[in-house]
Amino acid sequence: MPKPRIKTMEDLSVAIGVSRPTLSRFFQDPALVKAKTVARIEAGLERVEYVPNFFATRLNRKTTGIIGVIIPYLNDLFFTKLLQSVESAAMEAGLTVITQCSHSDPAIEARAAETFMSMNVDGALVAPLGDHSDQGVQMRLKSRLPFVMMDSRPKTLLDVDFVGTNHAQSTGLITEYLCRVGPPPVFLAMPRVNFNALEREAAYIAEMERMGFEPEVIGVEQVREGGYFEEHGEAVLDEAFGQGRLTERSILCVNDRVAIGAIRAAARHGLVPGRAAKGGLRIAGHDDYPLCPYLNPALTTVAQNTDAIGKKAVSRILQLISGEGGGGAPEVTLFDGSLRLRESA
Amino acid sequence: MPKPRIKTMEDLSVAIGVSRPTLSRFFQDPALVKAKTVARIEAGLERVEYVPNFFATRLNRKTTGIIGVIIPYLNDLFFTKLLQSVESAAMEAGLTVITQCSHSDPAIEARAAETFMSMNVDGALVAPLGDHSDQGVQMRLKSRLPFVMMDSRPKTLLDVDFVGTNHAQSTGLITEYLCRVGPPPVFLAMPRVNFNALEREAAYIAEMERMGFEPEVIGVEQVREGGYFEEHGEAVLDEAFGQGRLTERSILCVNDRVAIGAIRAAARHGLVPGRAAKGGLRIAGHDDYPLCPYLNPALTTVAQNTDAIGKKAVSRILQLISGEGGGGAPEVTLFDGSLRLRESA
DNA sequence: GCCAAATATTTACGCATGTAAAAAATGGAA
DNA sequence: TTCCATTTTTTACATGCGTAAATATTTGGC
Repeated sequence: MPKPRIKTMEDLSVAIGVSRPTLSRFFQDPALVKAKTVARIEAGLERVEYVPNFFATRLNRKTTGIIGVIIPYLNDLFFTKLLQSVESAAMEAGLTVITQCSHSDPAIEARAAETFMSMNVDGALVAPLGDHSDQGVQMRLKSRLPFVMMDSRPKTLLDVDFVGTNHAQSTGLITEYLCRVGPPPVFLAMPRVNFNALEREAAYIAEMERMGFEPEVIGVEQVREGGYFEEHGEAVLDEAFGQGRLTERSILCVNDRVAIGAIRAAARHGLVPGRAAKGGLRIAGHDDYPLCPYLNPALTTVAQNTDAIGKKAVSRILQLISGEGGGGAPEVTLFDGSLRLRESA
Repeated sequence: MPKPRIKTMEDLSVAIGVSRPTLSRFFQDPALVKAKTVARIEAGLERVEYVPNFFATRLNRKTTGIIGVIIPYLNDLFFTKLLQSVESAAMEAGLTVITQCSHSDPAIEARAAETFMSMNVDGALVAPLGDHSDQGVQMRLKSRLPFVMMDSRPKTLLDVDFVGTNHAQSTGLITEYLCRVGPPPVFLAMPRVNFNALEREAAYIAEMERMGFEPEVIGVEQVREGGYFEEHGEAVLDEAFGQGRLTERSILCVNDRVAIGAIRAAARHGLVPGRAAKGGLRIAGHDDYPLCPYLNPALTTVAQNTDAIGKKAVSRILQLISGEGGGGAPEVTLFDGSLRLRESA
């Protein structure tokens, strides 16, 4: 026996004998209504089916209670982890989050931004594409509403609230570690279009020079096909190993997905990277991709504190929304990475 | 020099000298307006900044152009692949998709369903939690709007439009393959709460019996902690290998994430599963998780046709929305799996 | 340059709810 | 019982746009 369906608050008002403005206040926050009336409304709601119209409620409020989140990829467990952290923090704060994935496409990213603006979201959290992303879009978002970037940001857009990882620290940390326990590492980079990749490369070089070693960067010229990091890592090292190069080196990969490809290349050449292996191949990554412990060998890496990044991004956007932090300069929060020593290096 | 910001269509109308109803039609579909007028409007839009209010436009349309999608996990590349397929198909059809992740929580799933109903979405696509998911929620959605389930469905909810994989075929296929090239496999299952896992287990048993072998299922009693399939696979096999069991068997894992854990357990015990290894350990999975080719050894598995599933789910929901397919019985579409022979089996 | 057809504007109302102000009802204390 | 304070109801208007009907304008063909 399905409950009778009621479409408007007006109809609900006559159905349960409570005035519409009171119902309106009830649905916004039951605490705004006397306990006895709340009980009466809830009893009525037991007998009929009604949900307030999402659009109508948001149309005329000063605040929509929505934050928009844009992430660049979906097929990357790093971003899904970050998204989970953001979503749980937002849910705790009572916000509705609308997530849009830009699928590596600046046009889709721009469209998502338009959507957010047309929805009057209270704020936007964006993890940009990280390379050729359309900065004009981000500028527009920033100028129109509370705006926080996550994970990476263009060097040309530094006056923005940002939450991410301190790559100088994190990459320095693992570079130092690799130097300490074996031969100084080469850096398996990416074609130079990704901001984070560039920051890590620079951090690697700086740390190597600080320790008096000669930095060596590989993998920047190859063209990335299909957007798969693993493919890039495997291709670069497959070629090197095939020529007998790098087989007894330490290799620091720009991120774990590249490292997964690197480990695969090693295996195909009969090489077993490992810190236990004296004088042999070592492979390390960056990010602490969730599958790292299950690789063979398990991948040594630096963990990004995705949970802290997500939480902080939400708390910062809440601050900006409330107007408390908007007056001063943009706030940049960088979390340190932490070593995850496993088997591969 | 930022463009002047215009908030309402009314204001835009006076600003660029075109009547509001004409503007309304323009924003719904420029083809509804004469080319010359379109040009005039677009020229005006160059000079001011305006985006139609998302809520106001949706409030009063007969169709919102939105479809709601619910997926159970975000940290699983299978679902993100499916979601990508759905999103691209929906985008092609000009739909806005709102995605909600239930994070393994029936309460969140229910809340997402409420949200969709309150948004008057044109239709809902849901990949249910797969086990203790609240079926009442799904019944309500189904009774209120075009509704298609993806990936898995409760045995008690069979009169629903569904798009997924033919697990009898897919699991039968790899079971048959494993029997053909080596010792008949044991089935590394899950605690018996997941519909797809159960279907695969049943398909394995059926195929084994058809071929005259004794089915053997392991891993059903262990408690799954933290929701990580990999952990489950590793734990079950770590125990078995530690006792010297199963080290020369074929092991068919209920899915690739479990297989990843299984391969890891093998490695920790110095075992190298492989089809090349005569008489030795073999490990196979199910789904064709994107990382399969990069594992060591590369994982032999059955691919689910996620792309076809996503596309079909969208086309079916469009059919239901247009009212063409609603009269008859629910449509169930099952796509075959296809073998991905790699190294591990 | 005229007429019919296509297109645009005007006018008016609807959508489901937020919100504010004034009036009425309720509840508890003296 | 009376009065004050709190809460609810009434009333009225606002939100930004969809939509339909009537009217006005433009357009193309001859």
